[in-house]
Amino acid sequence: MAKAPKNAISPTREEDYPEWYQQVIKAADLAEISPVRGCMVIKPWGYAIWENIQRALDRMFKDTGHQNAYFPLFIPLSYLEKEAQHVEGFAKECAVVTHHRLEANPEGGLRPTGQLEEPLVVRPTSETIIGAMYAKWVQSYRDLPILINQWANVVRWELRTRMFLRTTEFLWQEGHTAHATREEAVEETLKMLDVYATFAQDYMAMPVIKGEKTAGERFPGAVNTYSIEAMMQDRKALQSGTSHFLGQNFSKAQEIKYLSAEGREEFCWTTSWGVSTRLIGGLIMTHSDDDGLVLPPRLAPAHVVIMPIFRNDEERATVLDFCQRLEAELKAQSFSGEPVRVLLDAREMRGGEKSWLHVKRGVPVRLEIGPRDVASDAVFMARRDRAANEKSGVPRGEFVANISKLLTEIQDNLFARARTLRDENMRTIDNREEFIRYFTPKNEEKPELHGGFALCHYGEDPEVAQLLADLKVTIRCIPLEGQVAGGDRAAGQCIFTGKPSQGRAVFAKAY
RNA sequence: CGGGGCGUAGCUCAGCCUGGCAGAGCGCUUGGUUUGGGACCAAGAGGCCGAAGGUUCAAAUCCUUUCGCCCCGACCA
Repeated sequence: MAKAPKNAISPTREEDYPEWYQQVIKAADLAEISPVRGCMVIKPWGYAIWENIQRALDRMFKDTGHQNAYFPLFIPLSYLEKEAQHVEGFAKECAVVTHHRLEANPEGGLRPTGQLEEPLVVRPTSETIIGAMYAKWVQSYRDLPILINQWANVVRWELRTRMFLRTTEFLWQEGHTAHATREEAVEETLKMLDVYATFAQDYMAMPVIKGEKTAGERFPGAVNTYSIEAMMQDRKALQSGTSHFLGQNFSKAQEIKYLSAEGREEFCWTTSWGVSTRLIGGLIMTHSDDDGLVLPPRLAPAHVVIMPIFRNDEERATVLDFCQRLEAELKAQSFSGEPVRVLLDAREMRGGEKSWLHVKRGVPVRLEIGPRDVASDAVFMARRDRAANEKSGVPRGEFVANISKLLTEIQDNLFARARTLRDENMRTIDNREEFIRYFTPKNEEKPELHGGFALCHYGEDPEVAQLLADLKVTIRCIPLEGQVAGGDRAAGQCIFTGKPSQGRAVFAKAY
């Protein structure tokens, strides 16, 4: 018998974190690089996770009064030009459509022809096209607020891409709202930030810090940008969702105006907010281990996989029958308000290989059912939040009755584990030397695993900016009140310049 | 756009320096032996050696051109 490797994934997180990440995606069959530069193909298992993300978020959006709509993929070039900062922010990463026809060229290939009078930009984000429509839709204060979300794809021509984290085309949702007052728009901005944080923690089991971005990290054209920041297992930060208060910048640029109850013409106050398939990257890097993907049950495409084991046709019949009844029983149970998702995998495949396959794909609970289990009316169970070889027999009835409890336990366990890792790698730092030491890799062999989140007082300063750039550290956010211990808004002194500071910010290396 | 690397079987790659029948492992198909755990044996299928041009009796290999991809920077959800 061939010796199995210690871990299903090689290299391990410790050996080479970025490569480990790629290998997990491959082993879990989530996605693969496509023939198109910078773009990926999301495979069924990966897409099913996205569908679960969509379903949960969509419900939360509806529950907060939003409706879905759809706007064009193409944006006239002139629309993007309207908001100065917005153009500047996106100009360098736009795909532009300039022709609308192909004709045969003399070499036998095809060449574009039929040049467009005005080039069309493939949306990098939809503020401008949606704003143009809102300008038509809003006449009176009675038309407000407009609370719309769209599920869409966008294109940003990034120079360096990584699967799920940064691809040229990606899937996301973008909410765009217009309000009569500043207060209402600010409230909306923070409300949706809360929705994201709740989703991240309750569904993804990923602890996040809600915070405000500094001026330099703001969305192009926004007055304020808020984000949720999560810590990956290599201690780097992942911006996992953003919510922007756009003030009247876009409404003024696009003339989104209404007549108030007092009969005055006013500009709307707008917001936008989004999360993308990047969340899947965050999910992978938050929970997965050296055996592959680990999925929180609430987002797992399958909660339980049943793997029948038999040696001959006679055993096959009894075992399969038992498994099918078990499948039906489990599907009749509910977890988190939905039927338990069960996968009966009766494919002709060696048991060990099949089992490892589901380990690598992150299925929360695995059941191996053989003749012995049928005879004793039990299931042989392994959970993905424990070691792959840790398995135990459980009476069938007890297992079925407790499935929801078990999945909840796994979900909670993953969250607790992730929060512990984050908290262990987050600290307040009060002097410059310690800060530099914290963010300087000690081991050149494994420079990936070091640092974490540092909570520090700081002041805007060119010299500080240079120091951060040299260390490759960024200010992730200024945490909102009550988000992190030591992060509350209390006065102090910038650890670099000694200038007065209004509160601590989260510093980290980031994706 | 700078710096580095690579294009050979579905995948990972060897062969190239020093020109001479296109290879290995994995995967796939079939048959057998296995079977509570990532199996073993055997037989098979599978290639315009990224593309174009040149040198040569002879090119995956040498020369020129070109296209594409990957990695490291600068830019970023």
